[in-house]
Amino acid sequence: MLYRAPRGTSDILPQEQAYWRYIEQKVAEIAELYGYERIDAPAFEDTKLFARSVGEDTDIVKKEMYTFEDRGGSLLTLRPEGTAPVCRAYLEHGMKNLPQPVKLYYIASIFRYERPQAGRYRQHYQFGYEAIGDDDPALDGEVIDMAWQFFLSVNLRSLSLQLNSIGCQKCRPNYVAALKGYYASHTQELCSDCKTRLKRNPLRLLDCKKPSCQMVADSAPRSIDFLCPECADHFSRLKRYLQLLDLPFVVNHHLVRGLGYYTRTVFEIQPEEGGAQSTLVGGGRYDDLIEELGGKPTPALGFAAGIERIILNLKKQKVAIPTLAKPRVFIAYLGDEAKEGAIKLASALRGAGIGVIEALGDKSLKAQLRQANNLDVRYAVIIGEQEIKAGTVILRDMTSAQQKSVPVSQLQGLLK
RNA sequence: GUGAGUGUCGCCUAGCGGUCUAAGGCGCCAGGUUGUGGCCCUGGAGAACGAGGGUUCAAAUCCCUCCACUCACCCCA
Repeated sequence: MLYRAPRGTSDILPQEQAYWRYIEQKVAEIAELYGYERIDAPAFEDTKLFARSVGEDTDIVKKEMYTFEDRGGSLLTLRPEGTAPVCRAYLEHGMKNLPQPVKLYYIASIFRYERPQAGRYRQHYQFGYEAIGDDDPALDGEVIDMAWQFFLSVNLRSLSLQLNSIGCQKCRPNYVAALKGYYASHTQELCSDCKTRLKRNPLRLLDCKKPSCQMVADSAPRSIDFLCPECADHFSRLKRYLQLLDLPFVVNHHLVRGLGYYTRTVFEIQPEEGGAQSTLVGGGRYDDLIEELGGKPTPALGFAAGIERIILNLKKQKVAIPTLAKPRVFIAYLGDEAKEGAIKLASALRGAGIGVIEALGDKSLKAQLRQANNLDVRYAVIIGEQEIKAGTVILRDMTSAQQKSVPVSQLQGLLK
C-alpha cells in the first residue's frame, strides 16, 4: 500500500456516519434549547493565540502543536483546542456590544501531535459550548447542565460528574504556595514525573496516577480551603444551583485540568468505569482569558467534549442509534431503449423525493437483481422491451418477492 | 519522547526454515441456457507474506533496522 492515513488520523467510513450525524444533531438540539449559536472558526490560527491562551508551559504548546510557517512567513498553528479561537472571534467581531453573555458552540477538528492510543488521536473532533461575558455561578450551572443533558439525550449512562474550584488570580497563589510547601516535605515519596511537576506545574501533582503519589495527594491541602471570600461564595452558590438541577456532581479535590487558562470552576465528565483516556468532557471558567487576549476583563466559561470518545462509549454501552436513510428503489433494465426509459424514470422519482439507484452497464437481469439485493433496497423496478411498449414497469417487492406489472403513471404512488 | 505487544488477499484466519511463484472462510464478480435476487452448486479476480537489509544451498517462517498498528506512561477530549 502506497499511502495510508497519517499516524493518529483515520477515515470516518460510511458505516460510522450514523454516529456522527446522531451526535451532531443532539449538539445542535441542546444548543437551541439553551440559546447557543454555532460558530465555525478557521482550522489554523496565529501561533501566538494558542501560546498565550493555553499557556506557554503546557505540553500542548511545548510539544504537541502542529505549527508551520506559510509562504508569506506567518507562523500558524492547527488548532489544538477550541476555546481560544472562539474568544479571538468574540474580540475580533466586537461581540462585547451584543447582549451578554454571548453564547456560542462549535464542532471542530482538533490537532495535537501525541502518540495515539485508545481514545486519543492526532486529529480528532470536539464540540464545545462557550458562554462569554458573565460571572454568575448560575451560568456555570447552566453550562454544566448542558453537558449533563447532552449525555442524557444521547442515552449514555453510568457517567460521573466531577467538580472543583481552583480559585482566581488573588487566591490561587496562596494555594499553590501551600501545595508546594506540603510537597516539598514529601519529595522522597514522589515519582520522577512528580518531581518535575513540583517545579513546573504544582497543581498537576494532584492527579498523578501512581498509587504512591496518590497517597501523598490524598493528604495534600485542598484548593477549596484557600478560596478567597468571592470565590468561595461563587463555588457554594454553584453547588446550590447544581443541587436545584438534580445534577449528581461529586467534588473532586484533585481535579485541576491541564489548560492554563482555567479559574474558579473546573469540571469533568467521565464514565464510571473509566479507562486510561476516558474523560468525555472537560471544562471550566476562564475569567482572565479574554483580557489576556487583549480585551477588557470579561468573565467566561465553557467546556469541550471529545466526539470519538463519546462514540466509543455509545458502542460500549450498545446504545441504539437511528440509521441513515438510503434509497429504497433500484431500477433494472434490459436493452438500450429500456435504459433510456430507466434514466428518465429515475430522474422523475428523485424529483418526487424518492431515492433511487440505477443499474449500470450491460448486465444480466440476474446480476442487476443481485446488486439490488446487496443494496438492501425495498423495491426493484424492472423495465424491458415489453414494458417500454406497454408503458408499464414491473414493480418487485424485494422482501416478499411479489411482483406485478404496473402502469408507469401509477408507480410513484405505489412507492410512497 | 518512553515501554510492551502485533504486522500474511477488502475482512478474519492457516502456514512457524525447503512440499508456498502461499491455503481456507467471509465478502466481491460471473455462471448454473431463453427477462429475475436472497439458499445451494461451479468458476473467477484478489496477497511476491508491512518496508529495507542480512544469515542460509534454501525465509512468510531466523537476525537487524525502519515503518505502521494496538495498549500503557507523559499529557489530554
